Formats: sequence, C-alpha cells, structure tokens
Amino acid sequence: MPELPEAEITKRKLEPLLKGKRILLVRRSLGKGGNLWKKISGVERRGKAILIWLEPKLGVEASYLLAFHMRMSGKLLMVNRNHHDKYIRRRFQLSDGKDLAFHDVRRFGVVWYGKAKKVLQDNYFKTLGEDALAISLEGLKKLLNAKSITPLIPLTLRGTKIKSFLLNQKNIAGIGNICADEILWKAKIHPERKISDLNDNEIKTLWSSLRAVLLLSIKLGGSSMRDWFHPDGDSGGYFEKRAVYGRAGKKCFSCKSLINKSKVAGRGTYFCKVCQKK
DNA sequence: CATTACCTGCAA
DNA sequence: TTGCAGGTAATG
Repeated sequence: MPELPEAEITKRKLEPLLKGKRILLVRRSLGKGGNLWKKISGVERRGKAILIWLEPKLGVEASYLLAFHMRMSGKLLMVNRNHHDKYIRRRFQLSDGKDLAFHDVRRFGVVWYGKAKKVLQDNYFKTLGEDALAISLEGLKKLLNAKSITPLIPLTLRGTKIKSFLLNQKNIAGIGNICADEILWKAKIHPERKISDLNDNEIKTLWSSLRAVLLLSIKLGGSSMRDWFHPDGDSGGYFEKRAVYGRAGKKCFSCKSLINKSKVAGRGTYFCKVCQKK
C-alpha cells in the first residue's frame, strides 16, 4: 500500500468496519491460530503505517497495538472467513464473521503486535518525522535549514538531495517514490537539487505542492498500479492522474518536452529536465 | 553518501 | 534471462 495516500485510504475505510468489533483469533492461513479476543478501539495512520488500537481490559492491563507497514506490496483486506489466497500472510478473525487479512506478495511488510508502549518503541516509530500532512511551511523551512546550515551536522548530510530528503521518513513521514517525483515536478524543482540551495520561494512552492499532491491522491483514492487496492476491493484513481512517475519518454504536461528517467537516492526517478532545472 | 539485501512476479 | 517494482535497514 506503499505511500501516505494509500495508508490514509486504508485507515479511513477500515476504521468504520473495525471499530467496536473484536479480534478473536490470529492465523497465518486458514486453520488453527492463537486467541486474541480483544476489542478494537480505533484505527490510526502514522506516516505509512497503520495502527489498530486494542482496548485495555478495565484497569487490568495496558492498551495493545496491532500495527502494519506494507513496505512494497502489502495491503489490508476484508475477506470472508473461508476465502483463501496464498499471499495472505496473516488473518485476523473478527467478531462479525469476516477476516481482516494482511496480503503481501513480496513479504517485505511488517506486522507488530504487543503492548502499545512496546510497539511504539520500535525504531521505525521512535524516529518517524512529523506527518507530511501536518507539517507547516515554517516547520518544513526549519527542517531544511537544520539539515543544510547547522555546522554540527556532518558535511555528507549537508549535501542532501531534495529527493533523498523527502523520502527519508525521519524528516517527514509519508512521502514515497511516486509522490516525491510528483511533488518535485509540480514544484518545478530538480530531484537532485541540494537542500541547502533552495530559496524561500522554492520551499514555499515545495510545501504547497507537497500538500496538493497528497491531498489530490487521497481524494482520488490513492494509486492502484499493481499490488494495491482498497480493503473493500475498490481501486484508486491517482495513478491515471500522475504527471511524471512511470512516464519516461512521454510528453511533459507543462512544456511538452519528453520526461526523463534516472536514478536518485537509489530509486527510479522521473522528471522533466526543462521544467525542473538543476 | 552509495550499494546491497530482503522476496516474488512480471515485462522486456 | 535480466532488470525492475509503491520501502527500509544494514553495510561500506
């Protein structure tokens, strides 16, 4: 389910289906499993992760958390109890007769379960930056300046390329490879620009582009390209609307020159070298 | 910083 | 058969 918009859609669709229900049993596949018998109190998104809060027994114990990170190919689905699929890695039998299924072809996904305090001590959550939809323009400026100007930060960090900065979840939580390229195209910033080179006006444009891309993607239901669709089986419409990602050799919607593909921060990177000057 | 590893399927 | 895929952590 990859990026923030897909996680947000998942959160929005799951919450009304799960809240108040109980998770009775956890299984790897069809067959026997372990009892859980805990009531779901809420569903939350943190960056790209989905957190399912489990109610504490009255004053007896702490809240528990069931949390997921989809990495490259994971998704959460609501399926019938007898529905089988070889890529369902875990299934959670609910009190309403359905199963919540964690489907993950490539097995990179992560599932956490335990006392909330313990789960949130995981390095992923401990180091997660401010959410991409919550960060203010001032907050973004501060982050970029802190990383680019502070002499205490090693030289290697000061040379950070803007795309690497955006992809690093410790800076801002939720932006992934598709959104990063779309945001930078919209802001007319080359993915390899050094963050220390960005002026105030560019940072302002970056911030508004970031919000615009994420909010539009959420509005359209996220990107369904191969592995991801909604918990109820719907597919998102953002992939059809993207401007650069996966469009190498096609015309830039702004200047009509051809979209380039390169590698930045170890990831396939799409940009328009005319609109996004280095 | 760049590269590799993790895993599986699919398109070139 | 090779290379690539929405992500992250480990390693050099």
